[in-house]
Amino acid sequence: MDIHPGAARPTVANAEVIAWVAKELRARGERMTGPRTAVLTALGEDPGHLTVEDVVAAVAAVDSSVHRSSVYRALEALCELGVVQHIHLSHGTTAYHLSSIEGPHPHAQCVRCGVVRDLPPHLLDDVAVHLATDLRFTLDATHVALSGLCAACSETDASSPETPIIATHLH
Amino acid sequence: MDIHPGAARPTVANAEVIAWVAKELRARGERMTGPRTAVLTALGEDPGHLTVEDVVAAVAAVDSSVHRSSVYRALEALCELGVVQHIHLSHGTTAYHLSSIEGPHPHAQCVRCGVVRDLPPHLLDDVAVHLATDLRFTLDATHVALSGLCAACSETDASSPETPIIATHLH
DNA sequence: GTTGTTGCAAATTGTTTGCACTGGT
DNA sequence: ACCAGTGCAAACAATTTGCAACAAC
Repeated sequence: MDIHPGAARPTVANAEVIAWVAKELRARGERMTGPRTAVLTALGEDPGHLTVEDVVAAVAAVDSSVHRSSVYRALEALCELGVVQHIHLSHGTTAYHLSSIEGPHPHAQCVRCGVVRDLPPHLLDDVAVHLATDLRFTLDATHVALSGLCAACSETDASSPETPIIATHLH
Repeated sequence: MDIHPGAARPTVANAEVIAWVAKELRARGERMTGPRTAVLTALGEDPGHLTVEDVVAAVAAVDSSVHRSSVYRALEALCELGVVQHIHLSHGTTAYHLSSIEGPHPHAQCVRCGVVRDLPPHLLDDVAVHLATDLRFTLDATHVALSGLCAACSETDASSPETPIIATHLH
């Protein structure tokens, strides 16, 4: 899969992140382990939004003994900690990325090619206010990716025979 | 599952819809069948947003010989036709509803209880314009449900031990 | 030495597909 | 009578879970 956006995310020194996470985990009576380090490294090396599949692949490239289920559990633990965030994509898959320094922000995914990109942090603020005042609904704009067509895909003839790059993200 | 919103959707005479769909299908060389009628009836009788599971249950209540896979295929065919629309929910499930007369509109789902509600049709118009002009991203606001906390759930003590009504909609 | 984590395999959940047969038209 | 659509069982994909062995503290 290839959900990597062109957008650059500031690469924080990975060792630093790992050290901080290790400390934080120990403070909670939990432990820093091989799989967790590998997952953090994988996420740190790619500025994009990775599916579990991506992470499994990246981790396997370094240490093939790490099992899929450990990747799931590591991601869960790291989300719990707050260093990693997840976004729900259209087809039920979930993408993960290190919590960026700029703070939480919404995402958009292209229905055709599946690319996920970051959106400006305050894009949905007005909408959130409307929802809160009118409907008493508290919006979490960062949690689910907005859906639509990216620039590249909308330039392609829309009526052309569907040529999905990522079949699983279409419907 | 229980994704039914309080919102009322105008109930169109079901027989009318079925007749129209039958005609439309025949015009395309396709056919009106038992399972398709049952699915339409199920969707017509419930103003809410039904998961496949809901539809299967509703259909089974009338005709237990209808198979799950037929429900999936019927829903797909009816979406293709345009009488039925689908929304992607947070956890990878998909909800279906008859295309409402008011036209397409965005949806919001509560992360805690899973309820899906309709949102005002033009809620995201400004956002769509921003995305189009600034990022050349063509938003499809109706396709994925926004995520957040509904009124009822935000009144509940947020820090209370999580009491998910719908486990599969949480994470 | 504890006990939180892992690897593995098996169970779950949600959806799709191949195929012989049925039932709309 | 034709062939789109169905029922079924089996395949698939993504994720979760029980458990014995392991390793971080």
